Amino acid sequence: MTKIDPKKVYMLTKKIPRGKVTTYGEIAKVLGGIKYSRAVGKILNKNFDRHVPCHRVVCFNGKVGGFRKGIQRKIKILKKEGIKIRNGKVLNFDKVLFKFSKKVK
DNA sequence: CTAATGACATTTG
DNA sequence: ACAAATGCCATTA
Repeated sequence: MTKIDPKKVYMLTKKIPRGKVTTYGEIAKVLGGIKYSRAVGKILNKNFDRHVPCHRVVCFNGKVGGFRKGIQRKIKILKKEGIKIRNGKVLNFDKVLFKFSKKVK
């Protein structure tokens, strides 16, 4: 099975420190390929758990992307975390962007 | 099983 | 810089 494990997605997402965000692409890369970005988003959308800070996951472009509960909700939380958002885009994206260790396998 | 859709990413115009 | 088109994976109808 070349499928990615939702568990892994949750694990990585949970590892995101407060005040930081990550992108689907990073997660996908860690999972095995940048192309998994879509799959990751889908998994989160279908299984998004409250224990997982899915609101800390945004697009590679710095855009918030989307949120099941409502994009505004996500933005509000992120702003509270210390992340500044303008017009649905994250400011200082490079500063708040958290990267995982691609190793491993 | 096939077709369509989606919380993305990248390239080109 | 923005818009449109293309590629990829997983899930649902």
